[in-house]
Amino acid sequence: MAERVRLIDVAREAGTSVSTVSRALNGSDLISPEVVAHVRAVAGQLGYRADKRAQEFKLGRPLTVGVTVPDLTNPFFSEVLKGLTGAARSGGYRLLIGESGEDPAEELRLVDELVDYSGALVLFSSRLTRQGLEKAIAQPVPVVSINRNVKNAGVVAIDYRAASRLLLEHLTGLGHRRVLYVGGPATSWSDGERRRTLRRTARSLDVTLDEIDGGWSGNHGYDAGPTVLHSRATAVITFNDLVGIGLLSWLYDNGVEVPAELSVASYDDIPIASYSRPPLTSLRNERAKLGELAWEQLSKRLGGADWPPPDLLTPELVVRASTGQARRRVRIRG
Amino acid sequence: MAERVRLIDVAREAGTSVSTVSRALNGSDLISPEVVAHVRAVAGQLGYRADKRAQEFKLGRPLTVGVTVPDLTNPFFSEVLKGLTGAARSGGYRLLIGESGEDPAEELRLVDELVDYSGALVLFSSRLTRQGLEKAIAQPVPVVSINRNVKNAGVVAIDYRAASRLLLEHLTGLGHRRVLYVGGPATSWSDGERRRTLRRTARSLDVTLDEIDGGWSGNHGYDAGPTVLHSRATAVITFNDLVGIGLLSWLYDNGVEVPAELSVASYDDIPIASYSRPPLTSLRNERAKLGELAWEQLSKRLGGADWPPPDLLTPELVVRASTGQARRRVRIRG
DNA sequence: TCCTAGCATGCAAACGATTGCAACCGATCG
DNA sequence: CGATCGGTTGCAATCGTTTGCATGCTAGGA
Repeated sequence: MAERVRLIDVAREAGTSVSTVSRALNGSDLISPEVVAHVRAVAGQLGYRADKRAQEFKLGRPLTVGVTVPDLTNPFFSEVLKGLTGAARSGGYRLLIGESGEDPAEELRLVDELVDYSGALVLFSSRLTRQGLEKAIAQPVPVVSINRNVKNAGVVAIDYRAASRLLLEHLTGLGHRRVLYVGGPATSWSDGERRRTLRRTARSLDVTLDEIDGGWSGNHGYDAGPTVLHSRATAVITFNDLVGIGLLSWLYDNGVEVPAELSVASYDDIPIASYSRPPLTSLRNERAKLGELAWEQLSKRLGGADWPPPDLLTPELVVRASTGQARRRVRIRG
Repeated sequence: MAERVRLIDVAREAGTSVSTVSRALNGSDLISPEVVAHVRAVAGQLGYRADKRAQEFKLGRPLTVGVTVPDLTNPFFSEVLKGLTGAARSGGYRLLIGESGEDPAEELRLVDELVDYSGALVLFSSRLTRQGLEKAIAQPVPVVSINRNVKNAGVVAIDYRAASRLLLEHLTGLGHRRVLYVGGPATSWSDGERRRTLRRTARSLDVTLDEIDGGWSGNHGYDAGPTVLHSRATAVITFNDLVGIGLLSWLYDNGVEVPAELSVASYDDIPIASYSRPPLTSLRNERAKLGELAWEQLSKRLGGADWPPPDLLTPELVVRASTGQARRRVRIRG
């Protein structure tokens, strides 16, 4: 808890002016090498650290990117965040992260707060209403939207069309003709995309697709168990791995064999997915890459360019033991 | 992306001086109510938002708390973060979060960076060496350490003594006399504490305690499988739930019945723990509370007081199906 | 020797907000 | 009727840094 050393202290100690010190430290070229060396030495000795607040204030542009995330607990989000952090840092920016707890109102509040501190905003799987989202986009800073399509903003997303096709083709390959989708939060754009692309692909593959509402957590998956069991589907696709794992747990508790009686597959492939019982077939995507692309879009835009076209990331299906040959008919009990 | 409205713009529009506007907006009492109302109205209409950088710069104190976390992916961390965020926000502070990826060198870098932007630091389960940690504590801002004991800083931690006792008493109650601990990262202070308190309690309960090294992720648990199998223990305690789940997965893959042949229990009780196969017996702690306590310590300190004594949080054992009666002898195979 | 070019340095303004202090107002009191 | 006082308001300094511009110095050419 020592006293703060300021530029003027370094200047005094080095016997020069503050401008000289500033220039020496910032590597200006109109200053003699000896002075630079001397000033640097003195600054180091005094333990000088520029006051970032003053610096950014003077420079006028905030080197901070505000990020909203629905749920930090979900590894999907935190891994994308990892990629984003790294990329932003190498661009000299840092991240201010806010978690909305899957609540649109809270997300709006967050945006409102973050915009005060940030030179750019990244909305991650935004749960905002269309209206709320447009209001957010209208902020006086550039906005990138991850996993949600929107105009006048940068967009980076998973290619759900390809994703859904991979999933369904895998299942039809195993003989499944009737598939149930356990959905995510109603506020989730990507849930809408999953449904839309699943429906479309199901039609083209001549698969019957049923849908029920679910949520985003293990609990939601567990609670969906009874409904799943009573459906006539031979395979289930869940909104994400957490839901899938919850569902597997219910199925196990209730004696339903996976995949003998029912196949389960999911989106995201979070690390824990390979440790569920049985391990979950899921769609892997390069999550860190997603974050990096978001930064790329942002930095182009900050550089003055227009928004590039949306980046779409194609996932890859990781087949594990939770999917298998379709039974002729699902056993109904309870 | 509109133009920024500044204080002076509001002043001009309202026909007063900037000082008046500033005071009106900040609720100073030496200003007439009508002027306040008028200025507020004008400001609202113009969409004025104070430049936080300028504001904080002028005020001199950064309203930011820098936080380092080993791994955002781990729900344990993200939930504590939730509590911390909420508490800090109600105190007018916001969080700058950095993830070290379990790497001490990276953590040191982070601390170095965060301190430039923050009025306080929270080190979460710091993986720093003692020396590194002391260097971090010596920063010109107050530091709170979560889950790691250290002098001249605020400390909030889980009561591992109580935790280890709960675990071992549960196991001895089931007849286990030989327990294996699968450890965490060598850099983790809390791993050290778990070992220390387990040893001590094991001695007092007349339990034989073996230890092996592990890590912090599901992979580490899975990889520990063979060693676990060949040990003579009838029960295993893992560093955390992720390790526990990984281990359960290996045991399943290799036909070891849990808990019939081997019991597994763990620390942390993250949400997914109840969905492992079998559900994991684990130690629940009020994670959000941990974050709130950290903020409480910090705000006291920021208020000028000395550091309060460490806060210790007592966990609660959640017994699930992964622990059961001890077998007379573990089957050895492979 | 003097002038000039060119490099190195310092002075001072600026970023946008807050705040101590002075100035001003009308009203009250002596 | 003038001084005083309480209550409002504006002026100007200030936070720490960057940077345009002026200035001083040195060296080289005429």
